[in-house]
Amino acid sequence: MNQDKNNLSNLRHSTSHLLAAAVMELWPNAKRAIGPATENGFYFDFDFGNEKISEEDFPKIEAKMLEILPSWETFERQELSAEEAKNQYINNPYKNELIKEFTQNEEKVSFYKSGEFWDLCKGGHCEQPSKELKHFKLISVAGAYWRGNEKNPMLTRIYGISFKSKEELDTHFTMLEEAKKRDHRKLGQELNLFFIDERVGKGLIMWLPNGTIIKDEIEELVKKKEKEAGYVRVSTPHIAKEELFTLSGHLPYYKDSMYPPMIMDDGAYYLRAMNCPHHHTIYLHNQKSYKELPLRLAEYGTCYRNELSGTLAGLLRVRGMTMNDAHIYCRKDQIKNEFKNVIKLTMEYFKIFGLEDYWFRLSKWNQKNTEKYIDEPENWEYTEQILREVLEELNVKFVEAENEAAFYGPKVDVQFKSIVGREETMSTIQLDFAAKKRFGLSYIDQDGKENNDVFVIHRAPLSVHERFIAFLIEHYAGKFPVWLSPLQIMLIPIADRHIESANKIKVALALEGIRVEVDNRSESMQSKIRDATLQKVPFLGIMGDRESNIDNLTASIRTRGGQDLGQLSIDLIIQKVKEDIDKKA
RNA sequence: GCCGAUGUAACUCAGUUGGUAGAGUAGCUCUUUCGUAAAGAGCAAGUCGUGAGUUCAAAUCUCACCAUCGGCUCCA
Repeated sequence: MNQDKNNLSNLRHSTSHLLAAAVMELWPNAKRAIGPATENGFYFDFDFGNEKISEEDFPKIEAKMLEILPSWETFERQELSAEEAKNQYINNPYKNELIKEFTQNEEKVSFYKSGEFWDLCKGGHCEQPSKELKHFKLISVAGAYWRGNEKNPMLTRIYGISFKSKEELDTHFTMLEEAKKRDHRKLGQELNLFFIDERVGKGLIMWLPNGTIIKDEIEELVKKKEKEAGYVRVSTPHIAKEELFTLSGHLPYYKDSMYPPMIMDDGAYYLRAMNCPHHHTIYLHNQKSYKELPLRLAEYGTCYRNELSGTLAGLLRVRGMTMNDAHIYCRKDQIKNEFKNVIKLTMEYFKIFGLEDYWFRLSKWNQKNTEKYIDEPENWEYTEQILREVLEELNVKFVEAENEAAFYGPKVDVQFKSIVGREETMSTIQLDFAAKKRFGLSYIDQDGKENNDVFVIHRAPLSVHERFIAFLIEHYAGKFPVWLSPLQIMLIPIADRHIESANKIKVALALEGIRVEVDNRSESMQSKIRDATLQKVPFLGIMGDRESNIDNLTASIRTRGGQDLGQLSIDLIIQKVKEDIDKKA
């Protein structure tokens, strides 16, 4: 398995050499940077100077690649001294930078040559390029900063994919097509869940009635679960004065990602980008006793962040968001248990939604990055260890990542892979040892003394509504389980004379809290079935003469999958639908 | 924000070398009243993303801006 992975990676990396060779023949003045394999393919970065490259150039480049390929029988390794290496790249600052770095510890650097093309490279290629590299395709062109730093010049990155056989290449494209059908933006429109309007603003979601039902159902679930878990709910405004965010310390760190202030006669107000300062203020409202800890304040808090316009994407990345937020205030000795319970709750939620393919990430600080992180090494070390222990004790899959923490403490992120393979952070559980000092959080301990050692856990197991629902849409491919379905059953009268009976059943079901409609358009029954199925309504109730017996009203029930459940009485319909709602299946 | 692409009716899309727009679906009206995935006819619907410019004439050419999509950086 691992061997396979390496082979594929070698193949892709080799294809990136071929791409570079073709580009260098077509644009001799281009400067090469780097060209690694990625999870699904490869890319190569170039500096084309003033020349513009677009996807229109791909056929030309691909043709050149195929033209060069037969002359590539092997990858031949050669070692050059720094001096010799630099001579290969006159006027190429990128390669020279790399050579300088590589030769700090080593005398020589390695080059790989195939055909007439050679390039600085540490290796990892296929054996017989001319035979193996045939099945590739260039995918897209993108800008990418040199070494991933936005202060560096932007290079032109060409992405491609490469497989061992034509079949695998085709399969890959089929998979992408399938993913497109599930895209939450497409389904969001087809199922009338939400939209974004230019006049409202980009990244600001307008939830339609159908989408709001899903949102509300999730919120109900969360309120119930968190009440059981000892949370209390609070409700706070979406804006606050500058003083609050100065006190919290967010302003210097987050100013760029906050909407600019509104200047009022009594000071500057900001739309909040996070809920914690408000919650901390609630904590401070009156003196706390040790008996009140842990205190768990929960709120579906709405925040606004001025995210870079180029990063916005449907529901996945927005500017106005509502989080399944809560803050837990606890003593140092309570951290572990509280953290553990939050992770358990998170896993319980995911189980309900049938989400299984996720993993945890222990996001740690980096002691060298003093600009980003508060300077309390002891707390960092201590808390990171606690979080690690929790993850180990729960025996869950997790990785550790340097330099991913929040400025105030380490966190555990829940990572997911989106339908197109992009890794996304779903939930986050963060430990905060900065708030106590900033806000002067404290409690009165058993001895009647004030204790300032209050730790805060920020947690949003279901992330923000917007992002979470995007995941659900794609996860279910729009076929929501009954409890989340905007419409749970559509009654379909065959002819107009059956509308009255259908309305009677509708009233009976609605009284039981079931979301039900009657399709009373003068369309054919077939057409109504088709429309309701396309809207992915879980149950359809067909009503004709057979079902409209005044003394014993029934409907013939059919699922969106086409399964026939037979002619059911009102009671049986209610029973069946409610059963599925309760199962949350 | 940066790199590249895209923007025509509510939706999906046509629109040749510049001569001011068309289809299907949805909507509305009428006809049809039907047994498990599309009945028929008619009507209405567009400042061709927005604003400038070139031209006798711009959906089409130029520029700027706005929005969307794929990446980069960032991030829930």
